[in-house]
Amino acid sequence: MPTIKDVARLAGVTVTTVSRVLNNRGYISDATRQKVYQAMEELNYQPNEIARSLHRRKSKLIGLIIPTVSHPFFGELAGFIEYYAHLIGYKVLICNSLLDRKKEKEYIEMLKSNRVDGIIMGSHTLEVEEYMNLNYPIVTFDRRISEEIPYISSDNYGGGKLATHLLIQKGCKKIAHISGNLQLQLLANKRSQAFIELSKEHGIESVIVETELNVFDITQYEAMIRNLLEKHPDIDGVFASSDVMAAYFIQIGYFLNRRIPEDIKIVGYDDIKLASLFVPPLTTIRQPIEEMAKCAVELIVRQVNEEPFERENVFPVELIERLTT
Amino acid sequence: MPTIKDVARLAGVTVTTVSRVLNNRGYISDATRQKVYQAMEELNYQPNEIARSLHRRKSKLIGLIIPTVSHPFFGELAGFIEYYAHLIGYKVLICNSLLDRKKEKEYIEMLKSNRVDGIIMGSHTLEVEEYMNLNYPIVTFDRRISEEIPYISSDNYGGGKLATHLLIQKGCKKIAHISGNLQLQLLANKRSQAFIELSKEHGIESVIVETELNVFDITQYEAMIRNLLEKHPDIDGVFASSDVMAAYFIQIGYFLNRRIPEDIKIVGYDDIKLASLFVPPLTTIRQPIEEMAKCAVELIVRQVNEEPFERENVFPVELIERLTT
DNA sequence: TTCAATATGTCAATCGTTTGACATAAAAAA
DNA sequence: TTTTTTATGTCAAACGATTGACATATTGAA
Repeated sequence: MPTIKDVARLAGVTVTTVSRVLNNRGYISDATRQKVYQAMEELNYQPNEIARSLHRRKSKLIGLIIPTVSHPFFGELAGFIEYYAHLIGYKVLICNSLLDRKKEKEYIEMLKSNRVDGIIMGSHTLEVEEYMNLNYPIVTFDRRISEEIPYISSDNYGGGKLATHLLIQKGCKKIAHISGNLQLQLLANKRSQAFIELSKEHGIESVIVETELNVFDITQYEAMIRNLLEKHPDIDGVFASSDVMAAYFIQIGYFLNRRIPEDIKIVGYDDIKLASLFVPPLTTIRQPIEEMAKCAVELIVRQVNEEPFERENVFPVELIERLTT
Repeated sequence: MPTIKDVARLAGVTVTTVSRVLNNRGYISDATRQKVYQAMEELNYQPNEIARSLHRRKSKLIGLIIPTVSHPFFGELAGFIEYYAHLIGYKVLICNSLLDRKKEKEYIEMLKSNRVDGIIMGSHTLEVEEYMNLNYPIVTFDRRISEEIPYISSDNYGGGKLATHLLIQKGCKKIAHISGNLQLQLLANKRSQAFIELSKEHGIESVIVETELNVFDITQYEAMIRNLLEKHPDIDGVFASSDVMAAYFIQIGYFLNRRIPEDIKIVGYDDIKLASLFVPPLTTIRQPIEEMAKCAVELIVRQVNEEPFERENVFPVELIERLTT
């Protein structure tokens, strides 16, 4: 690979001059500028970003830790994050923690070693303190960690309310909520909270089941749901904490010959792209994934540039009513 | 951030010694090793991987260019690629080209500038020559570019045959195939080829529609499919070139009151995780995504290490018969 | 006692770029 | 003609590590 020296030699100038045209500083005549460009062209020269990073102590890299990019919600989130990062010259390193505490830690160390400019955390199993002394531009999804670290979330409570309210309003008599693991202390837990409060308030019978800790694997959903429907065959409304869970529910309902929405109504959460393609199309609570992704990138950049930023970034959700309710 | 010098100072040794314990070379007594470790601990020292990369001229970085990580197939692929890369100490930079020729090129330049050790290309719009003089460890998905560049694909022809054969065998009289854009010269085109050949061979009426060039956006699918069904209302079998397309078909069928599989049978391609959750669960051609991802990482590493590797890596597919046929 | 093995240090170059300080020369403006 | 401005060059340090060559000191074994 050619270096700046090769370019200088070929163009008949010094590396200082090449650097000057490369970085647009100082005086440069058009003639030499052209000579330099031509030499770069000829050699197919690409400035070594590693050397640059080393020197300027900025890598233009953002680390993204999520459970897994193969989950539709996180896939979409990652897609938008990369999109907005790329717009402003940042690259993104993906890390799939699989909600494994050890991997999460490993990834954080790795990202620090690689001197990423900031870390976007969409996966949370670690103790709060471990983040605290991270001393790094960070933004978290769905988790409040300390007074300083900014976080992004959807209006979980509002979403939970919208979903639960819809079920009640549609005449459900006994409703269930399937949530992620509640020990994880995520802000998503507020969805459950809203569910509980609202059903109590309306005197509606309700049950909650949650997924196991550390199990992101999707296979357990099925057993969980079948179990739920066996124990409570009279459930006629379900609020699932993600569209993927809702998909399981729809399917199991189909196999169990429960008509949707006639026998059981279902509301999901996220509004992943495929939600509208389910049969029947899924009623769900839409998180503004794109806006949240954009915000995450912005929060990192603001911290890098030492600009002021909001600590609380709660995005409004929207009820997307389709045909499962 | 502390440097190796700070560690040396605190441990009361020279940087050479610290480097020696860091890299396990030369003689080191247990005592000093401990002193050094302790100093690293105390300072919360993380060796600067950027400096290391610069020195060893290896970044331990793999670039991954795909249309978008938010597409389930590529999301799953990316997930596995990151998984296997991480196992052997590689990191992955994701690039979502959105099948945009300009972005694709930009990303390649960017990845080269960042001196990634290799590039995995799952997005192809560029001219072949542009890759040829890339002179870089590369592996492509679903495209044969030159004599030297290794590629990975599923047995597209076999898959197309399996799908088409199934439809015919199930008694379909007029079958359709929805494919990606055929101008892209992907090996995936062999699916269409198999479809055409087999339907001709069996004397079955058939139609093919393909998506537009450069449009990865999913929204066009719907119009396309509705259009197809309007023009050919007597279609009773469909082979979709991806599970996402199949999902559209299932849904539109649902809205048009065509029963699946009674009125129309559908076969997808990929076997994304959600395919089994469709209603009815989708019959599809399974690509061994995980194995393909693993293979991609391996091919990069082998090229980096100058070990021998296979140029052709065609993976067997499998018919997963569920309930849409 | 002597030699080899072990343990550490010193020094400096290298990876590829940026940048500041300074010098010099040509072109343009006064 | 003199002074500025513009254009380039020279030199060297810095970013944070690794590494080779060599020196020296302490052990332990023969």
